Amino acid sequence: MYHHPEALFQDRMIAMPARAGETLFIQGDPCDEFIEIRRGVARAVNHSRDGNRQVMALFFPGDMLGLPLARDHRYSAEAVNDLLYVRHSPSRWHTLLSRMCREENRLLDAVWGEEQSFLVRSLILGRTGMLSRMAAFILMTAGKLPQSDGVLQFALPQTDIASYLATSPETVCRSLRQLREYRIIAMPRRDRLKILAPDRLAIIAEGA
Amino acid sequence: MYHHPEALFQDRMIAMPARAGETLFIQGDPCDEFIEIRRGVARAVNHSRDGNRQVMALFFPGDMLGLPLARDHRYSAEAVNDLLYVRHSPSRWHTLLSRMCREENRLLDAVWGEEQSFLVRSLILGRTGMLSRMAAFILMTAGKLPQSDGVLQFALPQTDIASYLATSPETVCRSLRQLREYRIIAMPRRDRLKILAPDRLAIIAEGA
DNA sequence: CGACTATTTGAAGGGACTCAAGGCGTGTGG
DNA sequence: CCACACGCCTTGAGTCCCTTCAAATAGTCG
Repeated sequence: MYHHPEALFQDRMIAMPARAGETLFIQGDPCDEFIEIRRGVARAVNHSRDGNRQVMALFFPGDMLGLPLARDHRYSAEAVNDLLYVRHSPSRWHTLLSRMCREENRLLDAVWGEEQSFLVRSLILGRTGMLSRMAAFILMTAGKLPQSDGVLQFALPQTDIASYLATSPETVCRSLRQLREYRIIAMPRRDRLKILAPDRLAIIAEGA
Repeated sequence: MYHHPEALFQDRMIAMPARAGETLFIQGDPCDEFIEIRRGVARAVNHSRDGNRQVMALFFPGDMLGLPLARDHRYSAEAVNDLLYVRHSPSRWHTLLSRMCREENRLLDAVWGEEQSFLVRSLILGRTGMLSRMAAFILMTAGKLPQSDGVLQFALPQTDIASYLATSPETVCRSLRQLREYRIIAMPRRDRLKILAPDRLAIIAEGA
């Protein structure tokens, strides 16, 4: 099982704030630094040459993104909502590299964590039926978003969810409504979500 | 730009053969070894607990898969058609790790290459319209599959393409037929594909 | 040659997209 | 404090694309 790589960094760096929509780094820029999310949600946005824009992945507290696997960033990173993050310098990357010669799996955990964020979307998009995708999406976020009393802080704009699920905002809205009518989830507020029937949600995610 | 990491291995290991459909490693098994494709195509298959089966990625000559980023393999690897491959041992992985302390980007290239194979699917599935996805798929394979006189050796079962594109085999067949009728591609044989109008294919892939 | 699998084609049905309009929420400025 | 503007969410109607089921054909391997 994958563990969040927070333990990679013994020293506590000062977290920086970012407002919703703010850009953390831009696709095509050299990988000078990578980012660790402390609070809030960030999105990886891919811009094709033809102007196509896709939300490729979402990153939650504890996640790291922009790891210098290649020379340039393959996507832009933007804040989905207000967030706190740490900007790690390349010198820290080299520290990790040299440490990995002794404890090899630390860095690999971090790399794997980033890769996994992208794989999840591929798995979700592979499911047929938008309700199934939405259920899988909620189950994924449920393990990542902060919650109190079983109520998720679901502060994700539906436009972002739509781009992530490769659908339209209208369909996202209708899918959520359907899950509410089925009494599988409840949304006391726009940015609050409570899973009422996890078992039925899982069944729908599996395509039934 | 990403370079195929063949140069990672100075010594030439003896390539092993595998028949179409053969399993190279199984999801859940420990990452004892990883694989380099020399000839043919391999697929990464993810089996969900509910029996859902998805082709997550395709790997072509020069690609490596099953890198021990995590402890266990996250997908099964199977031969799409008859192929030649090299099974690398964990000791080779450790050699790469120690070498990376001096030349860091060699290993990262390999890791990035595997990750990119998965990202491509996510990008393709994010497009709307099956014709657009199919066009993007052909353009992707065109840079990976061997060709002679501009004719691709397109020896991919349509069932695999269907699973990769998250659609049905019938739709795959119909999409290919449509591209043939448009004179954008030609298929002199079932397993041969020639791109007649790359520009129009790119336009369709971009969603027009 | 025969069994089996993969591909092709047709028809019917439903789900998702698009376009359009209205409601809700937030933040800003008077 | 209120009014307004703006963006986001919600809902409806129509259309088209894709899926599903079914059947026929082509290809492959013994």
